[in-house]
Amino acid sequence: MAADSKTSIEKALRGALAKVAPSHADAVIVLERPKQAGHGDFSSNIALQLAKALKRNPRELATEIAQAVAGDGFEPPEIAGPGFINFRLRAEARASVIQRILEQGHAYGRSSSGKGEPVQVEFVSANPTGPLHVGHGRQAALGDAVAALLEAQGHKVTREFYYNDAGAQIDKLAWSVQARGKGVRPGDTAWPQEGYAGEYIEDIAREYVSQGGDLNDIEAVRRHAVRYLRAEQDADLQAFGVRFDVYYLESSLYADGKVDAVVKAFAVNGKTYEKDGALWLRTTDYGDDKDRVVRKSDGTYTYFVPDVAYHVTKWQRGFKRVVNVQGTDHHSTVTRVRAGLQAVNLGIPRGYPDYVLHSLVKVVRGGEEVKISKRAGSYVTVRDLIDWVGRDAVRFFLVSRKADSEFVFDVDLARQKSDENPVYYVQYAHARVCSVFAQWGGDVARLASARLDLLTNERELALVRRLEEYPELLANAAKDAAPHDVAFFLRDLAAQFHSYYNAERILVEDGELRTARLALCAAVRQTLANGLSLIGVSAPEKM
RNA sequence: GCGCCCGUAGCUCAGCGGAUUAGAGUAUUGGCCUCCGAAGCCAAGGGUCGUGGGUUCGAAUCCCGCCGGGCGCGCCA
Repeated sequence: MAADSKTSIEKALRGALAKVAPSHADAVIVLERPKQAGHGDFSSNIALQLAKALKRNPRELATEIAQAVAGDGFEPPEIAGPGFINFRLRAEARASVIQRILEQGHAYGRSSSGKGEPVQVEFVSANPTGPLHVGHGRQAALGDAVAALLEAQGHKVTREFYYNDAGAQIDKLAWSVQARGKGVRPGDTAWPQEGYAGEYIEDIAREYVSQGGDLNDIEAVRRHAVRYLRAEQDADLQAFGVRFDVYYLESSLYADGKVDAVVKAFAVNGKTYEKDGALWLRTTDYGDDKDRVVRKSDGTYTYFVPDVAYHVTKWQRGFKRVVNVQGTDHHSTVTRVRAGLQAVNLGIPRGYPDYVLHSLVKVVRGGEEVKISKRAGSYVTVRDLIDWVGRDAVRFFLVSRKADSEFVFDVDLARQKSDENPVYYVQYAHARVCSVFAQWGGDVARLASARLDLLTNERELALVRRLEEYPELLANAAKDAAPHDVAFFLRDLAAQFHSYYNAERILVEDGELRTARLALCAAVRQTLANGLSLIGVSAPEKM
């Protein structure tokens, strides 16, 4: 019964439309969830949409449609405002979601609509030249959550980390370590140009020397430094609860000839020309505001060529959908990479790949911006944040704003174990339900057969309504690559639960009503746990 | 100068493939602990949705101008 009340209403509405307005029987029906409880569980503005085309008064049209609607599980629809048709579910149809949640458990809210199609999410992709900074942290939190959302929709997701292990930045790193090992300090005349000045450089040099490394062997210094920093980044990511399936090395693109192949494809397709001793690509043919250099006059390629080659491999590896998570400071590469992918002429779609661009993170502590850390020098690291406020708070906070808004990370707020701190508020709701069950001591599995029709008060029905929204919310969040939707949902669900908990004496009453209420609590707990796991935050039983 | 993004309650932010009275948290104020976790709950006040036009029966939402902020505009990555 009412396995999905939304589709059954949609169907009923479609049927009514066929009778009342056969010429528009295939119109797009959008069922909204009204913000106001007084407007029912679902609302359609179809009459308003069609009124113009049919040259009818929208309210009259709405009335006719409403009268033609036939179906069960909901009350006869009401007309409101300029011509909205509002639907109200019958109590038993609403509460049936609880049963579904308890039966499906961890699977509640998940869907198989992705049909196992492979999707790749590339994120972090930090070069091994220093510890991960807070921007990488935002990418890690966002990217992992986007990946989890896509998995929840039935996609086969590959989490990928791409890094440059061979370019000019790595040279600078090696020179910096070498110099530091020889006692040169940043600012000395012998210090390399644009060298890395953080304290970690000294750590690397010290470890290298203590292991008997030769500071004059710059290749060995480079290998050691890269290995050291990769290990450190991995440790940070692990502490953050993020794992990658593939680490892709830029150097392998050169080794495999993929970079040369891209340049050749550009030329074969007539998209290049020589000027000032360099080779240029006509990216302006694909919407870029100027053409870009492919091969510099010194014979080496610009970074953008391996970037294109890398994305070609994504396509060739079978990823029809790719989401790249990057900072907005790299947004100019979006047009360029897409242009390059068109220029190789392999049938890659124009908008490939998708991007989630996030604004920068500002860390505030004690009312002042924190700009430096001892270890990294000029920036705050992911490790700093985890040490200060804990993994759960970092992940929840970094995911709780839409990606393109600037984020002020308030360390003091994230540390607070109080109502002001959203992550604790949500986790606390979960712990509270666990506590109720611990005191009750009964068998949660048996709650699935509770008499859910006994749940009739306003708070209960509102809570049930919220729970029912969850699958749809996840589908939209996955489509939009917008994990902040999940964070907001959890905040709202927690708030409603706290309100309910405070108002009803769940264990005090006895009998079937108590069982039904416990079933509701169990469904809330399950949904909270499901949502938190998607954004990489734990759901504690005690706090 | 050009391109992209942002400007919603004192503060931090949702909403922006138009639609019923613009939402949350926090802060402020006033209530609620003999009673399943007060790390909580209830209530009140607080917004001409940066600004000026336009499209529409209807605009925070779409279009144009302006103001303010961020980022990017290399034969750097």
